[in-house]
Amino acid sequence: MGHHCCSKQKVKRGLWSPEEDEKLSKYITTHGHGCWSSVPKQAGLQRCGKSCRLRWINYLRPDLKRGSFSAQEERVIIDVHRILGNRWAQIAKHLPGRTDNEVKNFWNSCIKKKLIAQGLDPKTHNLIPAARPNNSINSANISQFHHPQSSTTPFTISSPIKSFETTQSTPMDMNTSLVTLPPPPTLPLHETIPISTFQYQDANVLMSYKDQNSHTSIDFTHGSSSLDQPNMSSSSFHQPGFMDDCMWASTVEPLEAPRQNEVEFQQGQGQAQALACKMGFDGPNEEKRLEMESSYNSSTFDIELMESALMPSGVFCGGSSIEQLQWDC
DNA sequence: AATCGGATCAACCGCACGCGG
DNA sequence: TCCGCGTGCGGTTGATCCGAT
Repeated sequence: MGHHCCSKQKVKRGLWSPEEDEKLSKYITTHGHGCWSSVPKQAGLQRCGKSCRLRWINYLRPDLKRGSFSAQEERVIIDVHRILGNRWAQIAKHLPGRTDNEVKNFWNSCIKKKLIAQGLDPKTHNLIPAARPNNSINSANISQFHHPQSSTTPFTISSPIKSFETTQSTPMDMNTSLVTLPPPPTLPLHETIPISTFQYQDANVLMSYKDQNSHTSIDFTHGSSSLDQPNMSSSSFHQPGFMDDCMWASTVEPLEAPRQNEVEFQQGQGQAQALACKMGFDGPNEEKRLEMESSYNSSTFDIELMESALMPSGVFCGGSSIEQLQWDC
């Protein structure tokens, strides 16, 4: 009994033979897949269209990367998973040549176990309380994104505050860009946590949000979840599309107040350029700036979503737009 | 050499979503 | 507005691999 999409046909199931692979491969490379449901017939295969699609995407596609995952790929998976949760297809987009299925299998067979071994909850990336090591840096302050399926916001707000001075004095001699946000807005989206300081530290990808009034801090510290190579500098934050995911991640969570400041950009690329510069993707990071510009060259985009990417969900400092950010490098 | 159990990976299943009629 | 279809996605399953005993 085949899948409903091809129930009229007699379909084969199970592993693909080399002959089937060749037929499918030959057909797709010469004709393209078009409508998948018609592929099996056109290609002379007794398979379900869905099965053909899967076989092509996961195995036959010429641009697939084979072999085991590199440490950097692993790092990216962890980073993006922390934000997106089990959005394997989205995560795979950050890994050229890898499929969602591959990423998912790698996560379930390998990364998940490593995280657990390190006392981290693979769902939330938070330290499992019982396993929380005493000497862990920021063990009380590390705030993590929760994956979208979790019941809370992507961040865990922690207290007491990790002081700005402490952050500054960490032995990370990196290019640090400090963004000072304007005072709490008149119409805060989230009344309880007005964010007044945002810090993004590039090389070690330390993002820290601090509210100087409420003594609440939010840290987004990539290094904190590192497994085998704690000081790796790779960061999915700089991957093309990453901010899209942040935006998505920030919007799937129910905000505690309706959004107030939908700002429509009429010149998306120009705005993206300005924003990219403000985020430090200029000068030595020219390439990143160009990437970002190309990512945001649509005619409009939602500035609040962009801001939410920096200050996700609920803890977002409403009202103050990116344009108002003042760089203090 | 045989067997067992865990790890890995390919494939399937069911659901959700978008789109067009 | 509803419905059917095609597609994409995440969860799950089952086959195979491989190391330990």
